[in-house]
Amino acid sequence: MDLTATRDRQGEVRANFNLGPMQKAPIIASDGSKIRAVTATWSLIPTWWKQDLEEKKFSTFNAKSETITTTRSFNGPIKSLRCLVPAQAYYEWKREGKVKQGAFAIGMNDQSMFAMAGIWTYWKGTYKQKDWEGYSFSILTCKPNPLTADVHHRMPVILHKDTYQDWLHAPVEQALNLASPYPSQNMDVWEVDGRVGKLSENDEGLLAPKAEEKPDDETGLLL
DNA sequence: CCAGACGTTGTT
DNA sequence: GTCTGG
DNA sequence: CCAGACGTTGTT
DNA sequence: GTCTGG
Repeated sequence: MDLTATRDRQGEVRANFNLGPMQKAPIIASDGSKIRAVTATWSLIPTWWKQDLEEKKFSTFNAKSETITTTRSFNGPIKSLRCLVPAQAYYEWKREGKVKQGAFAIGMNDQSMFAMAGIWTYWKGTYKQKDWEGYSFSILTCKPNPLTADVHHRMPVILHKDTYQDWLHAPVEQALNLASPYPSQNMDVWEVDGRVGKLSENDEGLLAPKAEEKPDDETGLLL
């Protein structure tokens, strides 16, 4: 990400191959003027939330870019609490109706890191009766590009490097102009092992292309 | 006005 | 905190 | 979204 | 089958 560390954070940030909602990830957050890298929980907690976190039943891990300025959970943070969510890939499940057709990883065709557009809050309260405080975030979504549309009818908003500053600092209207499908020609989709469906599975093999089923005569087994 | 919800994905 | 529904 | 639980009485 | 947790 071409970031320069301002403090020694060695050991605090490491690769995560299977992040799910309510888990923590590093983000680059702007408060409208200054930015900082922080660890944040994936699922934005509205600052006005007063009950125990366990009572929050509605989903806030994604935010539709088309309606973000008018939804009550997001219309505050979108004004000036925007962030970058770094990743090498994201996963989607493909399905035809109710029939599952496998898990896919989606990323850049050169496997480089990219940044998804997000919003964040800082919240203090309780989770399961115990004190809880920290940062949280949502990832914006938009219509898919032709490549990813084959797998899923939404995709995360991915930002071009030359738009990072505008996403973090520009007025809302200008920032939201950046919420469009990232070009197909820069991206790649590949099938991966269904293990990604279990958050307990977390190793670099999850990102590898799924091994093809071999015909019996190539397995090397004596039948 | 007050009370109650506050969301996405995908599914029907 | 702010919007929607009644 | 997927994975995993889904319950009560009474006990520690 | 449907809800909850992650």
